[in-house]
Amino acid sequence: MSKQIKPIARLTIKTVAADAGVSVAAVSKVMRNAYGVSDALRKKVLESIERLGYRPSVAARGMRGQTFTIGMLLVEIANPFLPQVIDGVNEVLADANYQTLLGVGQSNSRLESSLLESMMAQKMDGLILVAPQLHGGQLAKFARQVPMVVIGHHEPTATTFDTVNSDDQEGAAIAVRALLDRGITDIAMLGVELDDPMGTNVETQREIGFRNAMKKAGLGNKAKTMHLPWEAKLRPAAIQKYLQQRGRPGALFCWSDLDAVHVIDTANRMKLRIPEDLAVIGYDNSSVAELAAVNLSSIDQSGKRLGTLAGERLLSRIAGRSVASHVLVEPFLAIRGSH
Amino acid sequence: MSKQIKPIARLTIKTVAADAGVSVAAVSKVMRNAYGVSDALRKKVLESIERLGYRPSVAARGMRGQTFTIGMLLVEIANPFLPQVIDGVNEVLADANYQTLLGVGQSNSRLESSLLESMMAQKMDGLILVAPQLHGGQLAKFARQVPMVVIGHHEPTATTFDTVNSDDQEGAAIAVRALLDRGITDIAMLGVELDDPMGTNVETQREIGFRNAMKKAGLGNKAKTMHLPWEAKLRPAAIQKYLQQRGRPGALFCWSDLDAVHVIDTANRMKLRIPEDLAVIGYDNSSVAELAAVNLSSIDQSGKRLGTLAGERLLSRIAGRSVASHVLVEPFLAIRGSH
DNA sequence: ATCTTTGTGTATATCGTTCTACAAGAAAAC
DNA sequence: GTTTTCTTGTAGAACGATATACACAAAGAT
Repeated sequence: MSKQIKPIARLTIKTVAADAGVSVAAVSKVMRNAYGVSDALRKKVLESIERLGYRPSVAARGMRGQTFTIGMLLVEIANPFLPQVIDGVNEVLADANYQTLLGVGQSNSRLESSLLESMMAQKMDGLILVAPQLHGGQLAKFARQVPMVVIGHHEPTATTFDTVNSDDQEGAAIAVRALLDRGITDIAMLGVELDDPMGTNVETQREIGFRNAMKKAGLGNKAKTMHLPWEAKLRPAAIQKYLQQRGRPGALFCWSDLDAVHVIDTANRMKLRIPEDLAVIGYDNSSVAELAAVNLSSIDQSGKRLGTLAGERLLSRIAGRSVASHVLVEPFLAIRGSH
Repeated sequence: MSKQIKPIARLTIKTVAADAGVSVAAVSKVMRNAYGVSDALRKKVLESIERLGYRPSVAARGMRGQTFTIGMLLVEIANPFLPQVIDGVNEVLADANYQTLLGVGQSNSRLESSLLESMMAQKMDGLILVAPQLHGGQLAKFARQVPMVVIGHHEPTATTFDTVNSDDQEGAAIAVRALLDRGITDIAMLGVELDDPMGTNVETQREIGFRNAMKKAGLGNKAKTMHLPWEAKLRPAAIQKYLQQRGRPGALFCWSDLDAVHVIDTANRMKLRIPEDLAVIGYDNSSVAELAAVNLSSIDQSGKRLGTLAGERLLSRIAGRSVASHVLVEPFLAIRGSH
């Protein structure tokens, strides 16, 4: 009786070695650009690899060496400024022959932890986190085990990982100054409720920047912040309720375009004139802001640049750097008709 | 002299075995819920796992068995209906203890191939692709090596992989009928240029549906389609040029909300009244469509449902099913003010 | 001539799991 | 009482790479 199960000859480093007529070690050396390979041998091996279409098993690689894969953890996927960041990261890492795989945390710190552990279990060579919910201590724990860079998390004292951020305090200050320049002084901020008591997240930084800028203009007592519910679905209703209140401010600085768009939307329905009755400045300069019907002035935090900076830092960390680096990128105002 | 390098005692299955006072094989059995473990032993092992905080190495697992990781390949990340799909997939897979990792193809078939190969090299247990650029033959090649489900790719004859789709032809027909009901007969479609000559992609399906529905209404000769450039950045300008032409139709069925929004935007700037001067129906029912200033009627393709269906199919494929399954989900019209 | 050094290639232990094959004792069948 | 079956556990060979240690030859130094 013949064999029942056809053993599909798998394409491994052994196959290549046999095909090229050299040892397994030789092929491995070529793959890793390791020292001690003659040009003749390298050529033979590369030809075999090409001809057979060989790709090393990342799983096997992970057991001893590098996987040339990095993991990127996103808060949630709907956020409009993430595509730019991802773009920036990929640009840098693709050049270095790294693959990027994404995990989506869905604004849930337990899920985030689980994804990070999974990424480490895959022996990814490094991690980039974007605006994680996890706290500093937990981040540090992960960072001790794998090279890590965090975007959108303000913790300049962190020693085990790098941070790359937009200067969110300055962004808020720019918005306040732009509104003051229009002669508006009753400016409020639209933020979001957070359980995190620390100032590491971008929203809190923007609040701090807002308050300081108002104080500087002698309007410290007017610097009120409205905190929208965390749950995204509840926010439009909360915005509507807020705008219908008496004592509505003359200008709103919104921590995110996602909410600013709803502010404009609600104002339109209420027949408020923008910017005469209500001036609005958002944050992220996302694509909706450009629409004629929205026409939202917004703080741009150069997402792509944040991405490339993070990518570069991750590479240098993988290469061995262990002293932490913390960068701030200057934001700027994209001027449109809402202020 | 003492040891220079502290050998950080790694937490492996061996550690757990030693801690629990059993064999490595026993721990492995518990991890896999394999047959032949007494309750007493299982309890001991689980306690050790818990106490030590053990997590198996996915890399090592990948060398022999399952990795409990699945890969999801996205066309590009900015597409507004992807979050729902991802949500649906995750819901199903998380329950089965699978992790989902994403790759972003950036509408580039070479990058797609590279990502898929990388995912397979990681020994992922299965793949879900969303609207891939790759052609049927190439998809089949991958599908022969790993369980695979494709969303947004019409190929009901494929035997090696499953497909999950919205009925895009019917979606287009619904849009046409809705416009006819308003008494509009000069309806054009706004599509996009494609190099793919085959009818596998959703855009082409929507064109077919559009043409058939028009024919059915006796308007076959009026069923014109305008193809926007593939490059997203060039589209707004092309839309503007198209709308400024003489002979502009009375209604536009847009293959994607992304473009429909720009149509409305441009129409607003041109002081056209919607829907009186120009009726518009989009596709995807994305969140921008809801905004008062946009107020776009749009075909909803139940992204989340597509995701759960795909997840379920992938699981059953991983479990051993080899006969292909092809599903169509009925779309519906989200009625707003643009038609 | 002999000893080093340098360049090039190979043999093989190792990484952390899975899983087959088997051992040993208990229970059931005869 | 012997054989058979079942249950529970263990030993150890894979899996496919990496990387250390070494072998061998040719070149250079003495």
